Amino acid sequence: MESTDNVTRIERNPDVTRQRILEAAFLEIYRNGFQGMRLDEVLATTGLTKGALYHHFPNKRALGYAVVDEIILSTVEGMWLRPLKNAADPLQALVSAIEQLPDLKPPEIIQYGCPLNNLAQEMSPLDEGFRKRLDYIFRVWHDVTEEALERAKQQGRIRNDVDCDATATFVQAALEGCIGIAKNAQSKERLRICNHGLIDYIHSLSV
Amino acid sequence: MESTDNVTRIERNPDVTRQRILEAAFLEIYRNGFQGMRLDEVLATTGLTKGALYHHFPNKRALGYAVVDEIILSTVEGMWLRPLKNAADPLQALVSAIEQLPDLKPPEIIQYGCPLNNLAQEMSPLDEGFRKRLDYIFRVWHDVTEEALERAKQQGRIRNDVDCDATATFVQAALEGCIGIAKNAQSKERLRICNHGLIDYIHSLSV
DNA sequence: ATAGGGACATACTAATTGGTTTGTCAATAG
DNA sequence: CTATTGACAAACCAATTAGTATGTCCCTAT
Repeated sequence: MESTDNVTRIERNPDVTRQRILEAAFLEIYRNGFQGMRLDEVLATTGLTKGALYHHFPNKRALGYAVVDEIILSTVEGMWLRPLKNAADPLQALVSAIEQLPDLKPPEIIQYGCPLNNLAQEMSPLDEGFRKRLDYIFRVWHDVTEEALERAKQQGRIRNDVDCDATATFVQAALEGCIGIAKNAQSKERLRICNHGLIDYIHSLSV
Repeated sequence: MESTDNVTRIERNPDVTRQRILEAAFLEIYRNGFQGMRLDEVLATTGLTKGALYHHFPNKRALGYAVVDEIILSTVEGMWLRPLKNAADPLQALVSAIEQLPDLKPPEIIQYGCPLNNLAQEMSPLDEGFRKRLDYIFRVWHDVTEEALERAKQQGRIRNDVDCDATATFVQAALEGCIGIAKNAQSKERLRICNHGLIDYIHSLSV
């Protein structure tokens, strides 16, 4: 029998290492923006070194892209796409998703806002690579929302003359706006009030 | 008679110099964010030097604060406060202000978004000085909007049960959200569509 | 006339930071 | 058994950048 899992096994799991870098980078970006993220800080929190980082990613920008493509996208999928996708009552699923925003497990939304929108507002005008990737996520999210509205229409829950495409865009915009306002005010209450306005709007789509 | 206005008069107008620095800094912040703004770039565009900048401002942060307090505040005043303040038809004034957004003289809104919200999203979690100053502007803007809604209510233009405070907050949020979405999509058309949703909402407040 | 200070210019510094180079060690292929 | 390569570590580098120290010029008060 060989010595497996000995004392202080040197962890040489590249996939895990890569993921750890990604998650640390995500947090840094979330808190400081992409330009504000420091690679040294990412390495400090992971306990890794430059060698590891540049082995997995060619440069800072590529790391940022990977954070978008993997971390942020999957977060949006978990929070919005999956709940809306096959909901029996899509309109209620939409409202529920909005309502539970202020009370997410870590109350970081109030402090740091929406990771997707933060990065979009910062980097879209500066880097087309970021913009395209973020735009893709916005589009996927939009399409799922539009589809949910379409189904609500077929269920007779909202008026027949509602433009689901435009409405999905506005819901998206209003939601990001609410989070932004709450973030600047540093107030969970503002997020609730603001979201309530959005829910009112959604209800105004009813017959 | 003394020699006035001679050849290549050395301009020594400190107020003008200060203003030039402020405006150049504003543009740099608008395009790159505060963290992305480089003092050297501000100096290059103004043709000034470090000596001039640090004579008028103690450090980079103070320059950023001054940009908020002077440039951004006065911009908001010109675009929102003044038009809403004494409008005979406040509801229409509000809608008009929103409608003319996509067609501002320099089409930079589509490319760079809202200077106020950009800075708020970037700096609010990082610097309390920025947050307070930006929050003040948001509050002033909110209050004027709320007041306009209140007058619209007294005119019988909107329902009596409308919560003008909450509605003003939501209008603000939705507006910033629309600009943000349009900025990421780099599409004036999206701003129009999105704004239309907001105007629909405002109309839904009618009796 | 002159002393002082406001309004800058010029040159320099220190620290940060993204990125590179070289080295090490273990697993695997041949 | 050995050569190679993947997965990192450690040390180093070059450029950027906010901030400083010093110097100059002109206007104004005395």
